[in-house]
Amino acid sequence: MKNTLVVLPGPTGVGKTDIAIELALRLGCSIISCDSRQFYREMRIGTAAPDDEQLSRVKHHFTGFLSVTDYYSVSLFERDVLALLPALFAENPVVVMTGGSMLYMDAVCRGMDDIPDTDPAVRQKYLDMYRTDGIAGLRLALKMLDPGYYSRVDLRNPRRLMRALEITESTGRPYSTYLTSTARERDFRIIRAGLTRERSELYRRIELRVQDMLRKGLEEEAASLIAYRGLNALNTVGYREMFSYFDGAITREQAVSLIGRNTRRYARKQLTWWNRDSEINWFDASDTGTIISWTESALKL
RNA sequence: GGGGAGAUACCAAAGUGGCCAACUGGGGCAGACUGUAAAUCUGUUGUCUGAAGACUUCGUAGGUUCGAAUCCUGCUCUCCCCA
Repeated sequence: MKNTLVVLPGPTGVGKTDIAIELALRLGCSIISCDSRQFYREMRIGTAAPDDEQLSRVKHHFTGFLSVTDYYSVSLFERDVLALLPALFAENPVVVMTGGSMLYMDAVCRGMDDIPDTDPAVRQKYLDMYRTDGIAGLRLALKMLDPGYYSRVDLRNPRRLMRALEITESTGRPYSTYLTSTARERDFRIIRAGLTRERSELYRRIELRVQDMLRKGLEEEAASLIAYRGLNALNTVGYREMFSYFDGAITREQAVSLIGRNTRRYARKQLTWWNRDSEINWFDASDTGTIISWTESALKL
């Protein structure tokens, strides 16, 4: 059998963790977590990371391997996963990857273009420009530095503008010239089983999960991380809202309802992203049996 | 039984004679996205339509007016206070 990565994309709360574990046990393989927030060991409750019992059943990679203070990125993830896979395939020709981080998943499956690292000072420079001159300032700068990207980027999205500017200035080459929009060839097969549920059911599960997180101590976890709130890792649903509550800006009740709302929005955004991926075969996450049998037959092909 | 307040689109809620198919928020639906991505940003949401536009809406039945979600009357319902 050719080495195969079984990818299970799915919106937050759909039940990926359980299904991935069941599938991995069946296949006797380990799991690569593709969740950019479960990377951090300090953020277990709010990210619904697999618990110790689940971790003891199947070997998971890329969960809790970073501290919130560590720098990490999509391309590092791509690099690290590709570096790990040969060892995993040596044990078993199948590896399961699941998670909700769309871009990270695409990075592993299709690759990112090679773009040099940027100078943090340059990033700061454009952040300052945005603060002082607003979006108009960024647009003006980008129009001069990278007209090609300017003509097709979403000019209302400051993040995209700042990113392009920092690359262009740091490397001395227009950001758009790095973008090839061609997928990388992988030396393993990839099969994709998307996990979804009826929207109302998904939302119900999200609500229950928020309650569950609170029971498990989300508030305490967030409180313990408040010193790091400025870090990107903490710009995350569940933590942001708790920080607002600690600030006294909103009530605890409001924070809880905002966590629910923002989680639903995130789930929808995930589905939008994967919607355009025609290679995903979708399954109802409540039907684990079908998912397993489909995967097993796909592996035999 | 008496007095008062109110009934607006999926929900909440603004509007109180023409600028209203109706602010805003939620929810829904849809979209963008190449190292901050659980981030960041966008569109749409009465019906028909590609669009222009047409048509039907603001509890309900009438009325006033060139014109009504907005004014008047009856009715129905909801809430509050007094009994």
